[in-house]
Amino acid sequence: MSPERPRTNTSVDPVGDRLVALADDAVLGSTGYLLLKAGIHVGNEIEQAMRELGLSMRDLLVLSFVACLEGLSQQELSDRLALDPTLVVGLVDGLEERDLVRRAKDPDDRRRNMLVLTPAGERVRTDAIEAATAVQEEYLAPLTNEQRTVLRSMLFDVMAPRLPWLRPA
Amino acid sequence: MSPERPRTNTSVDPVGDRLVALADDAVLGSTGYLLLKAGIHVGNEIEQAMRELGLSMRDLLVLSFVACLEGLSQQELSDRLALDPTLVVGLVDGLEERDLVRRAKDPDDRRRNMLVLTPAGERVRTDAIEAATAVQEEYLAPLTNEQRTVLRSMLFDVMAPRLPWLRPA
DNA sequence: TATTGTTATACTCTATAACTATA
DNA sequence: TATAGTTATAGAGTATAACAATA
Repeated sequence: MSPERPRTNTSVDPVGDRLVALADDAVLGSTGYLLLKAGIHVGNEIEQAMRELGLSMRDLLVLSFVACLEGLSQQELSDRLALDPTLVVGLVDGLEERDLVRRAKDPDDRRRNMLVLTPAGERVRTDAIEAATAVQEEYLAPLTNEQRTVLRSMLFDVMAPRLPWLRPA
Repeated sequence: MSPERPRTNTSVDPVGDRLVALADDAVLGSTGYLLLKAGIHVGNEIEQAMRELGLSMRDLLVLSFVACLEGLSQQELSDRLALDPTLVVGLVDGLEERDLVRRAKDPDDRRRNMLVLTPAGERVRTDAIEAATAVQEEYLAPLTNEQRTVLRSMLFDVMAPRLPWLRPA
């Protein structure tokens, strides 16, 4: 198979053997481990794509939640991001400095900051969605459209009991 | 649908509406984001299961790679774990102190540490595999066996071009 | 008295640089 | 001269504690 690899004194193919061995390992070849690695990889690639837009992946998630949930507070955002509230402060700070998000005091409870997208924020979000979608297109290229639908559906089924951050307010 | 939820003055179902809105978002409802979150979740659960055995998930990965790859060096292990070599030092230190892994000087290149499992390491690995497998069983419970096979296969296809750490030595 | 948001600080995790020993 | 492993240190990222404003 591999012409440049010299034959050893063993009768089996060490390359093929070891590959099979690793992929068949109860841990390294498990669905859970593959899921973990896939998540890390796709996350890294989205992160990189966002960096080219001057954003982080977290920035994109903030823009997404703020766009989808009217009157979202930082507290609720921290729940949905599964991120410490003190980290949300910095995230919103950065987006507000770039005029992508605005903090508006909730008139019904003046402790809360109601987060809203600015027009510039809407535009950046559109670009970011396009970039993130392109990354995923390429990432899932080995699958047919039908397979991607099946994959997404299965992930939904698996995650359904663990999706509180996607639940309504 | 939800009997305990009182009707509001809007004609639409706000709960269902906002859930659909989030799940339909191009980012928050995307396969990539679900993949990311699924990976994080399953990783956290495996980490917790390992903690009950006095291990980390990384410890399990080290045990797995050492068990599968004869004469594995720390350098190669760091590649396969996608972890800095200086971090591998600490990982192997910890496992060696607990007598689960042994460093043996490679006679052909005395700079290299050949890593091998001790009998105790084999036993602990067996227990850890059992625990990690149980976590995944429960995690994938919403899927049929057939669906799990399909999921694993699709993840393999997607990850195939990005699986150097599962390749032979 | 409790909660939202904020700041300052401490802690954890990781990477960088420099060293030893082998090659 | 280059590489495997190690150590010490600096840096990034995160969480904890304490505070002000509001309920």
